[in-house]
Amino acid sequence: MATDQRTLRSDARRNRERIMSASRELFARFGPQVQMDEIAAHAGVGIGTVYRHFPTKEALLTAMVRDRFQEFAEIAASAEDVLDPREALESIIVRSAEAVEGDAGFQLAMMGSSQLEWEGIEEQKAALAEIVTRIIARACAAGVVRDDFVFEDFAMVMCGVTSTMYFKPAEADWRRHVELLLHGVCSVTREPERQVV
Amino acid sequence: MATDQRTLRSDARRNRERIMSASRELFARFGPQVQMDEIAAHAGVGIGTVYRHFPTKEALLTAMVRDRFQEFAEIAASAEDVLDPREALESIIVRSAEAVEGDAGFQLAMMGSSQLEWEGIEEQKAALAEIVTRIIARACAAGVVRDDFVFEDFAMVMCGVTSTMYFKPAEADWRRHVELLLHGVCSVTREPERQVV
DNA sequence: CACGATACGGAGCTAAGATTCCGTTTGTAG
DNA sequence: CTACAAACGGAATCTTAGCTCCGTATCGTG
Repeated sequence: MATDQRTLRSDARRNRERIMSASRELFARFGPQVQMDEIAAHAGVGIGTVYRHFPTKEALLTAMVRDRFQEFAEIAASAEDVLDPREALESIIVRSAEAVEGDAGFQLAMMGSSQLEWEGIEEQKAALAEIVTRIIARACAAGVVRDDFVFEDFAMVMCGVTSTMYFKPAEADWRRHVELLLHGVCSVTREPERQVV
Repeated sequence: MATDQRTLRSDARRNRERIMSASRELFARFGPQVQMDEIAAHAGVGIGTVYRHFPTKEALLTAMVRDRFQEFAEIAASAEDVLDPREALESIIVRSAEAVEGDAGFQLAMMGSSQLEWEGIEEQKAALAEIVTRIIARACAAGVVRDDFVFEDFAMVMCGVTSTMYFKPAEADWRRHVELLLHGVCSVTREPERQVV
């Protein structure tokens, strides 16, 4: 970000690593409202040092989210390898959710992903959209999913599932949410104990 | 809240009304992050006056949410009049969502309703739970809903649908979200254009 | 080893927003 | 019509959290 990684002085590189690791942990645990000095303390570093590496809190946040989105796109790519069209779709939903699980900061980012215009994330978002669209098309063609299901539905549904993780209404379990979503509240004719991935 | 309504001086009563109406409007439009002086200005009143009536911002917020929750419980009660068991359930979901629509402050309150321990709301929450539980039981008995559906699922699902309103991922429509939830992403066998309420 | 460049630390500055304080105004009982 | 309690207004205060500044410490090259 600031300068090239390899031209960084050794102590600087080390500290940068510590800061990123500390903020990864704290953002995950408490979300974006963690304070900069908490991050600095957790990283065993002065506040000034944090600001040398990341000019603003937002920049730090952005760097974190960009990282996570990267993983996210990779997960999507690997989900495409699943042969069964229906399982591929279920898999991408469940694995995406798993990727977000336990990271409050990323949960918020996920839910608000459409309104946040974070620099450098557009790329990953587009890649993700492409892959998911492909998986959906396959599932539709195979007739295992309602034929009007589109990528926007995926985004909407992920937003909803993520909200369950973040807000935990009545100690709810997001896997249950996914299950309801896939098979419908009104589906009386449940298949014989189909397990979601 | 402060003193008995009828022992309030006439101007005080009038101002209190104005403050409540202004904050109802502003919380709905911008959510909880509206500032106290904006509310005061909108009400045509000094900040001091706002604080005479509501000791803290939180107290004001609470009063607003309590009001809305009241409406909410009433809506639930009237949904119970719907004769068809399935329609009753759909109705309560859709009408609840409609009640939240267009009120950002309430949307947030809805999503986080389980973690916020707002004084004086427990009562309405309990009433709501009772009614919804009854409606669900009826639908289950009639065999029009998966028989393991419970009140906690309702809360979870409402949280998800509300998140769609609040975060608007990809310009999503919450009615679509409800539709997916009711009939399932995997339901290929859609009924002949069943309209949600 | 020495010295300049690079990086560090953290006290203190600043802005934003909630809340208080108190002199002034207004309603109303007598 | 008075008098005084009840209300009002809004400048001033307090608090929190992001961010800057600059004297000090550390790296790494010659």
